[in-house]
Amino acid sequence: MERLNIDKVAKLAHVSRSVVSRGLNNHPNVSEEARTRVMAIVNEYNYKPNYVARSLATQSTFQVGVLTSRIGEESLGNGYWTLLYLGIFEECIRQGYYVRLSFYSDSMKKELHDLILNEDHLDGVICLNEDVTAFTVNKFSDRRIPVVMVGHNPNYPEISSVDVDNYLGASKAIKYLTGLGHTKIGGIFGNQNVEEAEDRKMGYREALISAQIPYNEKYISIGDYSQHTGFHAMCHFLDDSPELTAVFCASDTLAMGAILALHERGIQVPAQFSVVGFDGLPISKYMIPPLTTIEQPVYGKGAKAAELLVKSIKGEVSKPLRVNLEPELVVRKSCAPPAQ
Amino acid sequence: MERLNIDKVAKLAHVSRSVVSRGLNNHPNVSEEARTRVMAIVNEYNYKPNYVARSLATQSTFQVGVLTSRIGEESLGNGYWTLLYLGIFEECIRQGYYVRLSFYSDSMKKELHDLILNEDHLDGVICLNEDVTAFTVNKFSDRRIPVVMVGHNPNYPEISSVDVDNYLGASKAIKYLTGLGHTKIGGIFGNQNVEEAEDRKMGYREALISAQIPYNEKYISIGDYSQHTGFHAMCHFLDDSPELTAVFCASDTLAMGAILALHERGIQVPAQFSVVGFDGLPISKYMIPPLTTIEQPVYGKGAKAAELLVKSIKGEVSKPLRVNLEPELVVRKSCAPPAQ
DNA sequence: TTGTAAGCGTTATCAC
DNA sequence: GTGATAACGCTTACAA
Repeated sequence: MERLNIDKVAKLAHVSRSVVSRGLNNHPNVSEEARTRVMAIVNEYNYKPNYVARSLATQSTFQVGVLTSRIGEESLGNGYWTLLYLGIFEECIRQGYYVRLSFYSDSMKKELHDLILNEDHLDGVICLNEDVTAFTVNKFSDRRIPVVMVGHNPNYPEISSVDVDNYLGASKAIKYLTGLGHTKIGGIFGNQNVEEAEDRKMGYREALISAQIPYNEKYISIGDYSQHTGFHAMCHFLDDSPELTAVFCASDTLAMGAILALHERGIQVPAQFSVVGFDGLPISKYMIPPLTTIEQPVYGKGAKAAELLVKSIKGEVSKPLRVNLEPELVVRKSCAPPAQ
Repeated sequence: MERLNIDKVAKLAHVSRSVVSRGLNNHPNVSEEARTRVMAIVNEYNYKPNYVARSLATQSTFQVGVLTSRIGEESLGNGYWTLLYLGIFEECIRQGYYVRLSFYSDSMKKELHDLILNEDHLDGVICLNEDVTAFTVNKFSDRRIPVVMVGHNPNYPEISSVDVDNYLGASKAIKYLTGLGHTKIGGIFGNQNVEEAEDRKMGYREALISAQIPYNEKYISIGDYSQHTGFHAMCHFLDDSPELTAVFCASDTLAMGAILALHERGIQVPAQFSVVGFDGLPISKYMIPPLTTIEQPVYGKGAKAAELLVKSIKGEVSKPLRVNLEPELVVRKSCAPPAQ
């Protein structure tokens, strides 16, 4: 079955190509009779308009780009990105948009700038992290191509963004721990240049204070979100602050590393030490012990970002939106009251 | 800086659009002088040809599709897919191709068929798993759009494919275990309808036999690759075959589940029971205990598949290729000689 | 309501 | 070696 084009369909339906086009695009000015005739042919021959030609004519491609930086394999492989992308992808498809996922790395800077950024066939872009936001905003937003960020960024107040309520999530974690009776609670956080990490830290701090527990700089550690960092931060705590009985990790991967450190020192979780994570990654359920964590709606974040982007593309968003999704505490087996 | 087109460049360089086009596409028939003049303008104004228009004219889009099925969140989130995609993505970008990643699910069947499959703007497709191969091959291969599979599939001898040598990987695992002195070794495998799983099982079996250890159907379990399955398979072994001292899991996620089951029964790994995985996922390093596993070059599989696809698109592949990559044993801390 | 014709920005053919 | 000109397959004024 060779591919037919709009003219062939027009001929078969005994109308002009404009009628076919209007019929397909639900334009008003087409008689009921003509429409049925066209649709009959369209269905019979399973005609699908050529998107490329349509793109050229309409100057819009129905493609959105998803940009993220190519961070270490461990971070990429933790399951978070897949779920986030899945949320974006499925929402986009529902709305009739294709999606292209690109990883930005220094080693491929040139190719990426040529291919990803200088192109004119993206109707919108979603930035998955801080690292890619700057140049994305420059390149796209200036060209009036809508951009949406996953994760708020105060430097770009004109860009819509979606995130989980990080402050609330951290508070929930600390409240749970203090409720269990812990008073010496460490905190392992991600990079503070990002609003997300800052919020998680604030949530930790305020929750401590409102539980009448003094906030102690010595009990916090700041780095990235990797298992590696969690491992070493935990080792430091064990050496320098042996009075700690629990730790809040600002990511599940951080928690994985921390638990491994505890394990290697022969410290039982949760009997001797409690750990709570953040993210609720699929694997957290299978950690040893299964991790008590703050679950964020990762898929939902992606879907919401996509929804916002499509609305922006369609011009339905007048001013930048800032949406916050709610995190939930998921209690599993990594916490217990402090040992006597 | 408003976007310019080929005609404006032509005017600025005092040549015709054809010369500009030829210059940009490295065609022979263009004088050195004209070429330099064109390139000067191109660089000065940072002109990039419009891909959409080019696609329409050349009937090729420089986009490839990556298709996979939307399996459970746990499987998606294990890190394997991200790495595989990364390999594909980076190789494609290097070759000048964009890539679109699509997840196929029943719930979005209609949208996906309309958008993903019936389209005419994909120069090639990579199938990431069995589930999507059948209709992909029908839709694309019949239209002379090249398809490459990750994972061999005997049903499609005409399609090129890339995989790790699964047979070899499994043998390496078993050899290591028998070398440690184990003779009662369980095996937890994925779905046998797939060549990959079959090969891993054969590798297990043959390695056992060549170590003079009888192969026992009772010691194997077949399901999917999830942690959940690993957990339950291990529980069964513990109940029905308490003589087992080690288990080979055909994926790291299976191993995660198995170790959790062991942990819940109070059985120490590796002191009382040894476990080896397969895949070498980034997280396997941080499991408790860190997992001894057969590491496969996941990124490399993706990159190789992309390479094959691009070659096929360019017509440089005459007959279907079947490439096998080599897996390596990575020794960590989940194995020890059997307890006396 | 319908059809004609002019784009959209390229590449490719074919005279010159 | 160069430059008109005709595709590519669609949308969209504008006329009818």
